[in-house]
Amino acid sequence: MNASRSPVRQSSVRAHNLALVLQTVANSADRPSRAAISASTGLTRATVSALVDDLIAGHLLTELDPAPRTGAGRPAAGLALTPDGPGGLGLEINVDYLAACVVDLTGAVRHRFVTRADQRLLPPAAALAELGALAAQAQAAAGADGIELAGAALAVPGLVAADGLVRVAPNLGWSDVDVPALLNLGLPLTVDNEANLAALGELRTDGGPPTFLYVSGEIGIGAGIVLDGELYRGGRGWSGEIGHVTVYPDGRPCRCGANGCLEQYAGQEAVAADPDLAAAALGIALSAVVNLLDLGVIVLGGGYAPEFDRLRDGIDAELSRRVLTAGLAPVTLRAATLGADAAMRGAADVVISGVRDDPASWLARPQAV
Amino acid sequence: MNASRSPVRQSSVRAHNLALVLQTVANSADRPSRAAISASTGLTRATVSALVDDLIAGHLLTELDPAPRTGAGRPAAGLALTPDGPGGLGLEINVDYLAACVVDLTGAVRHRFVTRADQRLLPPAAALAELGALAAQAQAAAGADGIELAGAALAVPGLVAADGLVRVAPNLGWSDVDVPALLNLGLPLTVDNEANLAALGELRTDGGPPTFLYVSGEIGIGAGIVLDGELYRGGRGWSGEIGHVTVYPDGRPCRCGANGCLEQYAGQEAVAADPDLAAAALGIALSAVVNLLDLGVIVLGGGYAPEFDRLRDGIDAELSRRVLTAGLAPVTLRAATLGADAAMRGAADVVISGVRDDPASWLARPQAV
DNA sequence: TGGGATTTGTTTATTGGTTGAATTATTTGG
DNA sequence: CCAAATAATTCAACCAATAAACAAATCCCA
Repeated sequence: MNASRSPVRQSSVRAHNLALVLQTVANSADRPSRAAISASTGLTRATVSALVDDLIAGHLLTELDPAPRTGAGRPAAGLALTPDGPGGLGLEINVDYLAACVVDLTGAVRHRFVTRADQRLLPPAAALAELGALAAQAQAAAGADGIELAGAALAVPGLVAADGLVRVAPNLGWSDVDVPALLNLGLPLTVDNEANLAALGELRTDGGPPTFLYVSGEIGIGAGIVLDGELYRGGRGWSGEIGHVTVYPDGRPCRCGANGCLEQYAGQEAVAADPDLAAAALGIALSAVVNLLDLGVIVLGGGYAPEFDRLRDGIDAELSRRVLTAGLAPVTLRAATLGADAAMRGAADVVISGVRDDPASWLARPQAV
Repeated sequence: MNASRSPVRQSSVRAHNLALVLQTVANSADRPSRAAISASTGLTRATVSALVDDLIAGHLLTELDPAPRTGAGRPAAGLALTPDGPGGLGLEINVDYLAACVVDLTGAVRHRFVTRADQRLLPPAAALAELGALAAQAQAAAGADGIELAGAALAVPGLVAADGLVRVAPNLGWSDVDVPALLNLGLPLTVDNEANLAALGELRTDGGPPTFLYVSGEIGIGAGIVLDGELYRGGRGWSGEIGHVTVYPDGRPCRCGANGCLEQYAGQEAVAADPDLAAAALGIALSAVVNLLDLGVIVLGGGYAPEFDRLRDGIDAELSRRVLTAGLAPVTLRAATLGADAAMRGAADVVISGVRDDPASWLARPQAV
């Protein structure tokens, strides 16, 4: 049961069940009727009706004319997420580009803006001002579509503390940048690591497995760990630093000060120079992850995705040799499906997930106007 | 909010709040009054009173005469967990001993039985029959104390599937042993890995940190990963196999078929032969864990605990060199406090945690007699 | 063409559980 | 000995889900 620390009142019951209904619709391939929701959740039809009424009134669900027909009986009214309800603003800042996108409640990307420019040449405040301008464009486009943005999330290639402070972003040359103070969009802003958000982006696609490791190979190597459908951020939010897992204890010196870090053998340059070496090193590090966390699926993203075919066999060889349970259950290796947009998409998804996981708070929000 | 998949009805509210009250008492250093519980949980005094009445009627809480006095006003009635309510039966089978213990709801060990004998010489059924006899002794002792056992949990040094099937226990020479079929105690039985349960045992002591790694160094090396107060078992329940994390890719061959596994450099024999080598290897593997999971605390248990002073510096040296965030936040290394009983204690704790986390189910149990 | 069968969705009385305010109980302090 | 203070209980009100009856809309078959 895992009782959390907070008391439950009747209104929490309603909040929970609102979320349950909304998510049932979201996870449904077709357009479920109230009766279908009732059957799949275990709530009464009467209760579902009442909850659906609230969700429709709050512009989270819409009724669609006729759902696909079946046998006899009164025809059902199909329910679906509204495309013109709340939306999420996804932002990304990386070494050579800035990006912003607007995703609606259904998960569709409605607008997408990218600016290519080397961010390493700018001080953080200037880079964030650029990003703010891009975000303003996106906000205007969302407004024109009748989408009310529920919040924004920003993907950063670095270590981020819980309050949005970027402690280090080596490839941007940032340290201790207080992003929320420098980037005021008039929206709640979440800041998180790029690999973490990309992992969440992957999670949302194709209803992938709820437990996997997403590995992003850019200049540095980061990983997002998704356990049971939830991102694991670690005690201080700094999990997933697979790039500095030791592969060869006395190997090449790394810019972090240690020797033999994965990054030195499977970073972007290393992959280009010697894919076999990179695959072996990745295989060794990933074996450690699987031995520790018992993950059944590993998703290669970022710069690894286009190189997937060249890396696959080399990684698999090490996995099958070094993973203790390889004989009992296989480890599936696959390429990311979202490409370069993964982190930005994941960022926007975080925002809309917030609404989908807690519609009651959204419905009770202090209304503008 | 993380809405789970199940609907919430009013009775769930009560179940949740019962658990909340019980845990508030359990986590309280002193003996809280109803009013104190009301203040710390946010529930009304009226509600707390009603919940406490149920818990007292169900023999989970008792009223103690006078709580420590303060200023004016009607004196409070102190509440505490009952020592004669439900209890947990903790069991352990290991290479050279069998053990059983009875722990009451307050967490106190009420009875403890150990039999020393080499279990590798026996077929699994015979070993489990021995254990059953020990368990029967413990059950009798519990009954004499008026403790009704809520269940049993068994710690095994091997990989355990969700249904209690022991897939492999190399040091016992077991494979595919269906423990629940061979060990019928007339109680619900949980089977889990020894390191996992030992980690839970450590968690319960001294209100330790809710996120840490417990490393158990016996003949093999296992680890229990506790994240936010919950044991992380992995997708299939096989997490924590740190013994087969690669430390030296081309190093000593391991019985698992790979080369350079940690077990070959930091197993019991290796520690005895060369503590410095063991510490370095442990440090390398633990650095990988911290880089991946961002854990702030590592607890060394099992055979490592007595060697802690000899190992500490060597491990720390590698950690500070190889953990990326070592400069931002320290990693604390400490020895386990529970000694050889950790796994058995953890097993019993699992049972009583079950009651503390969901008292409503316990109160609604089909009553004997 | 029309009436049952069938399924969807809504209405209504009931129930379970928390809340808030008033009430009772028991102490300290002046 | 009475007022102030704190603890715990009682009781009417409220909120949300339930169960069961009812209304709506279609299919199917005679």
